[in-house]
Amino acid sequence: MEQDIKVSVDAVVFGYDPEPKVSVLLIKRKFAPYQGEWAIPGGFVKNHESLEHAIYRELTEETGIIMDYLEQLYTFGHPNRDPRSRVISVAYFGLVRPDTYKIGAATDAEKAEWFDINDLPPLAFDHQNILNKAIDRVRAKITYEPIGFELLDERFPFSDLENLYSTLLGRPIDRRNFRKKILSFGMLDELDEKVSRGAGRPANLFKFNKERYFQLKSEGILFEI
Amino acid sequence: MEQDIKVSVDAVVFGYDPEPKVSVLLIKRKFAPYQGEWAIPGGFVKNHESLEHAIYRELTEETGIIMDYLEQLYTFGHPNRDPRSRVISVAYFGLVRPDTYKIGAATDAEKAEWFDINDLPPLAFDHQNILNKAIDRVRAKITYEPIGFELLDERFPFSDLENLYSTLLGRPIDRRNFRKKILSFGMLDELDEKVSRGAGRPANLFKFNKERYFQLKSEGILFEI
DNA sequence: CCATAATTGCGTAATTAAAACACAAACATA
DNA sequence: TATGTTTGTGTTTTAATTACGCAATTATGG
Repeated sequence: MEQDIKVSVDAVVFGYDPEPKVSVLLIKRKFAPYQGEWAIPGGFVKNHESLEHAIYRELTEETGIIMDYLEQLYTFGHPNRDPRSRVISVAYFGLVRPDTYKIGAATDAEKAEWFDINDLPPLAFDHQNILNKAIDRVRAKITYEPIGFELLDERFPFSDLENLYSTLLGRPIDRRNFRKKILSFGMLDELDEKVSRGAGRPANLFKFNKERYFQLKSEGILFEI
Repeated sequence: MEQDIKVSVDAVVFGYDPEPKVSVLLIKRKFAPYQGEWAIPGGFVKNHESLEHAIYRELTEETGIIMDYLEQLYTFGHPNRDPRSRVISVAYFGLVRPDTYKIGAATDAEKAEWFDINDLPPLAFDHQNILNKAIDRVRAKITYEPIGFELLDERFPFSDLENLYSTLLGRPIDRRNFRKKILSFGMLDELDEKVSRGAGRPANLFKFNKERYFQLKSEGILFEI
């Protein structure tokens, strides 16, 4: 018997806001099944495109957003996860910086919306499962790989990084020990630039040095919180 | 245009031998493409079976081996990874205990063979990529999840565990500190049984207590080397 | 049968990393 | 100019890791 299985890709895209809150990008489905319900963006893979190309293409079509970081998450293949037919979904998670995050939300409000991950609507298909897995992965991964920087502006004050970690990990972080720890890796460049937000001493801006990170990684020096 | 993509599953199955060496299960391909070359076992998913079911079925058919542990690894979807047509492969990695390992090798030598991961033949398709990713995953994962026990007999002496870790991590381990660390988690039951292998004081046997592990995990006590 | 080598089990000391906390500097605001 | 707020840089205390000593228990060789 001929195989009749369709392949789709879906992406859980995260954004960060220094309110602080972590958001995920959802679209409202236009067609059945689950018409009018919220879902994570995605779609079917074309015959000659890579999975990553399919994800970028669908994201652009459905939301207008370009991700700054993309990583494969897990493949969901339960035989009945789609009521129409057998569809397996290769799920990814993506991260976007605040500038992308804001522009996307402003210009494509019709197409897609950002939701606080602690205040989500019901989701279509098994998308709640996918989203839960994505959240778990991001939470775990920021502690042993420097992906958190992909959620911040290229130039950021330390307090942004600290708040991001504190929010995602769901626990308070000692500002001073956190700073020492991160700086000890030697992966951040301190810039000759400061930013002032309301009261208080202006903060120095930092930039994540990706080249240096890979060099240190190859030398066995690991990023680990 | 109709989507025409086939879905296969492949499994990198690991076994451990206290020589010490880590082995992986390969099959010799009977048909083109890559006829006569070594490959990791796998095959196409049937329309109404789950991905996991497909893997267990293919493993039984092709090698007669039943895995003691199975986990999804990654989905490989490069458009040209299969010369016949577009095929995406959902790859898994599996672990088997020494009894399964030995029986399988003895009874199905025609069908499949075990290879030392440090002495592998050339592999078909992109299977070398898959295997590399599987090795990386297992190496990393034994340090933060207790999956190493799935490569040992249910009852094992501490030296087996130590050699397994030392072999996989590729570095010497202080026997005494390793023992203290593992025992401090409280996930091992010490048995009233000893085993003697050649010279030296006989070793107590231990058993991994899975229920206790999950209980401790839910209390926030983590397995971490 | 005894000395020796090998392996296990248990302990303690030295070193390193993590956590807790004090305080001055630099700004906004009133 | 006084006050509150946030940042930057320490030090002290505590916990974890690493290094290592040594007795117990067996197999082996003479």
